[in-house]
Amino acid sequence: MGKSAVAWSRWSSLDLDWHPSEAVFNETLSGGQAFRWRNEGDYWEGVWASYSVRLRLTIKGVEWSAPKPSNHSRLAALKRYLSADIDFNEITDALPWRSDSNLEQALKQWSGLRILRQPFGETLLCFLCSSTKRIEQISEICERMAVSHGELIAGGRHRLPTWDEIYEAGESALRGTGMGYRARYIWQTSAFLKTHSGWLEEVESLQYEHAKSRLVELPGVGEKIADCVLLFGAGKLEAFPVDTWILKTMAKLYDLEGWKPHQVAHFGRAHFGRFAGYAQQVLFTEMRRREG
DNA sequence: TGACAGGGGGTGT
DNA sequence: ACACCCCCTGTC
Repeated sequence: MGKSAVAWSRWSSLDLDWHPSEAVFNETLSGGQAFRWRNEGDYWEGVWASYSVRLRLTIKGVEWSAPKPSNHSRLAALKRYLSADIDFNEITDALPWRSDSNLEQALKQWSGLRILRQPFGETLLCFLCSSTKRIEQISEICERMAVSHGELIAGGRHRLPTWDEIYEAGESALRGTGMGYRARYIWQTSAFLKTHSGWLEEVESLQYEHAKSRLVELPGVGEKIADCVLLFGAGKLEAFPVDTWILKTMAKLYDLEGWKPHQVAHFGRAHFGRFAGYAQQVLFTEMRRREG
């Protein structure tokens, strides 16, 4: 049965105070927080957990559609995914933009950008695939992993495999999805999780510093990936992921030439405070817009 | 057009 | 510092 056979609900507006520009809307869905959104012309189609949803931006605001039969819990899940409980205007205001013109300009440019709240376990899985990869490549790996090892869900797409399914697939099958050396880390992580029931749930519930120190114990998870997982998959807005791009950007903007990633991360959290991750995301996005 | 070297949004040794 | 696996890029 093809995708065309699936019926989708009519478009309805989201019960969410979000009025992004097109650039901000696109950036939120495909700017490197999540890897399973596809642009289908006038709408985006995304998958997380066992949900498939379409979103589009109209003059009236953001609208959504889901495979029939739709139900209320899907909307609740979508709102959680979009961090509906977080007021990003409030967060913006709490950042030190009054004394930081770089930040002020980036915040103005990307006003309305949201930090997603994705399922913790699959955020970990996606970011384990991310080292030395570009966004498009990470998306392709995740898609192949879903098609090969994750179930078909309503709407015609596949969800990502669960950690149990990763374990059952085995390392060599994972390599078949083009993830290369990352397959070993991912399989080893699945084996760890198999023998540590409840580990993910516990780590997600911990405070930032504690959660991070636990995450970096996993094979293939260093500081950067741990911070991404906590920022985009656990709502820890103080997490400040430092990759080579943000390292260059921070060096340039804040005169931190020669600083190590760990030092820049420390600087970021000290300078931007408890919502450092949001500052990181807008600065990163603004830098990327300028560079190309 | 094809072959080939170089290197990537990171981590582990 | 360097390998790791894959794949994309620039270059000849």
